[in-house]
Amino acid sequence: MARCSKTLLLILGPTGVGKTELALQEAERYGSPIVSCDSRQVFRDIPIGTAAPTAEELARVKHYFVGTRALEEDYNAGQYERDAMALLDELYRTHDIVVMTGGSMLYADAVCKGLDDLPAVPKEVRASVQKGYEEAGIGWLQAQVQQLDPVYWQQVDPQNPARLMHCVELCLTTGKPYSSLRTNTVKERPFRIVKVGLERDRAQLYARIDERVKQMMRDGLEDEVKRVYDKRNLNSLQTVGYKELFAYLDGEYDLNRAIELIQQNTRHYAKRQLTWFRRDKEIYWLDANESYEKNIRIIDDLLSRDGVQA
RNA sequence: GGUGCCAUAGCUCAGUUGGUAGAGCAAAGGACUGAAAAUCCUUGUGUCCCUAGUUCGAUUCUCGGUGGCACCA
Repeated sequence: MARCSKTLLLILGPTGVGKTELALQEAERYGSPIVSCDSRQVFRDIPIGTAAPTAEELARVKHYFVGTRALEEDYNAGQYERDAMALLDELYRTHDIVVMTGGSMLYADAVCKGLDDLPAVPKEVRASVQKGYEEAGIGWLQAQVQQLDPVYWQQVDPQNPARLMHCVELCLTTGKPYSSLRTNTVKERPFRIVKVGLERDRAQLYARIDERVKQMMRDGLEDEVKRVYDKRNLNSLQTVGYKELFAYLDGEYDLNRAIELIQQNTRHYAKRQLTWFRRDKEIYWLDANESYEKNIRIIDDLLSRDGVQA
């Protein structure tokens, strides 16, 4: 296979492993900006709870997709794919290597493999499906999917309302079965992708997560949450760290309990990320306890290879 | 010091009229192509505190010990 001159260095890993610092070092090394791949850090006004890059980090390297969207905006993986592909096209005019990092698994896949082209769901359609589910329960959703898309009904997890709703929304929007819109193809990308994953011992990862949550509290997470309290129903705020503190502010439990829940839910999130990444055989795993020098040398090696994977 | 109660899964506890045990939470594993930090599924063997006794058989009953709690001195 011919060598492709343009490369995307994608740094993955569960929340709290230490992706940020490695990405900064790589970006500085290659004179690349950092393209964030994070469904929550894209939003403005919630930097503490989403562990967004700090002012100093942002000053070190130019970042994209960090704090660029208002909380009210409906953002999703499909939009991210379009935004990221347009940006990369632009960046590759002046760079050979671009560093991308973040923990949003579906967003990373959207860039690496592409999502199917689906139309936007009109607000009214979403509202009516939502209403049907709330009033008639999951049985109603199941019946809708069985009727509108028997093929998808055979594949979908029938207990998962999010999946069922998505299917119903698209069937109603397009007049076609959702399954007919799913092509199951991987899009060709005009650049080579090198995926690197950072991993560390589970107990150590969890200890770091617990500590990071405490640090967020010291950094003023509670105030940050209070400032967006009125917007609590927005999708952008259905996020670990916010939903627990909203509940605390509502008097559902005390602050210590809220902190424990944030730590626990962050651990659960990290575990889901690990499950997802484990399935991706293209990821080359690095030990986060190794020195940056050593890991950077390994990455250099991966980057210098021809497009064919090891 | 005396009396009573308790000791079972990582935690909180239930239970076995004597046939080696099960819930919640925690935890682990998994699914997932537009809400993805979302959403959903699966998974419970542990010297039933230790010793001795009764018994075909003890985690369960009895004696003693250890630890905890409560009350009385």
